[in-house]
Amino acid sequence: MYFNKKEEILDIVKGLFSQKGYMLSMSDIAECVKIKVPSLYSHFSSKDEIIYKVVEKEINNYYDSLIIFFKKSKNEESKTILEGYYLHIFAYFDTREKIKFWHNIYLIQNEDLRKKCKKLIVFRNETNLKKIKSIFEEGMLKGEIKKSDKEPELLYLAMIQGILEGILVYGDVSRLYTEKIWEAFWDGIRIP
Amino acid sequence: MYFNKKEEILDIVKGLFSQKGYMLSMSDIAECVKIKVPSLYSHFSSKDEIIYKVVEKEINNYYDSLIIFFKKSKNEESKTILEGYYLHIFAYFDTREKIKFWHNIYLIQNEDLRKKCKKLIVFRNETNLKKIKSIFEEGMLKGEIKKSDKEPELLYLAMIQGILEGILVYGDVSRLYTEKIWEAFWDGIRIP
DNA sequence: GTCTATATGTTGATAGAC
DNA sequence: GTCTATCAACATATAGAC
Repeated sequence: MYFNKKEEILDIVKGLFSQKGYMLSMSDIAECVKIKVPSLYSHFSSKDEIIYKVVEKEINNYYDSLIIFFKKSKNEESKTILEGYYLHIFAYFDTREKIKFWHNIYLIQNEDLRKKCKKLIVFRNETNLKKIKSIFEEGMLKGEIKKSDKEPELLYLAMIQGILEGILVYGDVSRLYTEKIWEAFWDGIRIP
Repeated sequence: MYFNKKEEILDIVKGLFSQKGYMLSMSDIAECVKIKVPSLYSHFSSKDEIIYKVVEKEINNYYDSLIIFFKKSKNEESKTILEGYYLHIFAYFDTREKIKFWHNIYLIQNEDLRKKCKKLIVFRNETNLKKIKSIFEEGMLKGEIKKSDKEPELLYLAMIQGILEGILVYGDVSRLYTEKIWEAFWDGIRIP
């Protein structure tokens, strides 16, 4: 099932971190992996090291998926790309657990570790924000999106964040709900 | 400064819960209140009881402030109410700490307590959602908002949630940023 | 690499003196 | 109401045998 024990531990901690955040214990891990606590220290030097590796892997996995998405939809219309990106995000965050994983990063009680993790996110997010902005700009230039000085890309990104937050708070939201919000957004920026 | 010790403890725990969430310890509290841990048990029977009382107080405080806002802006134009509500929320959540407080409610590691707290929120939020919806409906009827079958109130609420999330993740956001998003939103629903 | 045994610290909570 | 003393349970981590 797993290539090695280290990989197995990281995969199990991914699930535990989603549920318990930074407060997951070494005994939680040991129990799930079915070894004793001291054996964990043969693979990693500390709890913080394990958590950092897990977080790093997930962050890279997520942003890599966004890069792949943008490559695939290179020559599509603005509407198709924006709606596709929107759907891609909700396909990625398909369970409340996955959203909790990201929230738990921001709430890591160890300040040094939290800052280290956030740094990774901020770094990888930069490219992504530029890409989104360029899609809106191109859309306006090509006459696919209503020309405006109002920076609708900020609204677009806040909207996505807000829906993810809603899933965290209220559990899964319906496909109908996300469709309705998308339509309301598109209705505001399309050419009348 | 405080009417009694109980009130003082609750006020201090409010700050601690924002920072540490459910993992705040009785010794954290005792240290801040400047009494010893066992003395806390003269005022409350458990840690969970203290946290629940603090959360309950904050939830009621927040939703009461919304009710007062709606009463004050009863006969205003739709745009004024919606922008006012939007600004009211960011005035309430004026620090990252306050947003963390609410996030920490959703991430309470004790499931029973978390559900009890969430129940309070869901209950008080119901009225609020109805109110927001009615403002959009009235706005459309009075010809102040573009008629549409797209439920822009869902976008409006997601937008607000998303901005709050942004403050949590990136620290405070600028007034200019929230203004721009509001303008992008309003630009999408106003009468052309 | 895995284990037993252990070190050292912290937690929530209680008993009982004052 | 506050304290000292104490508890069992849990935490992260290490030493050293196999």
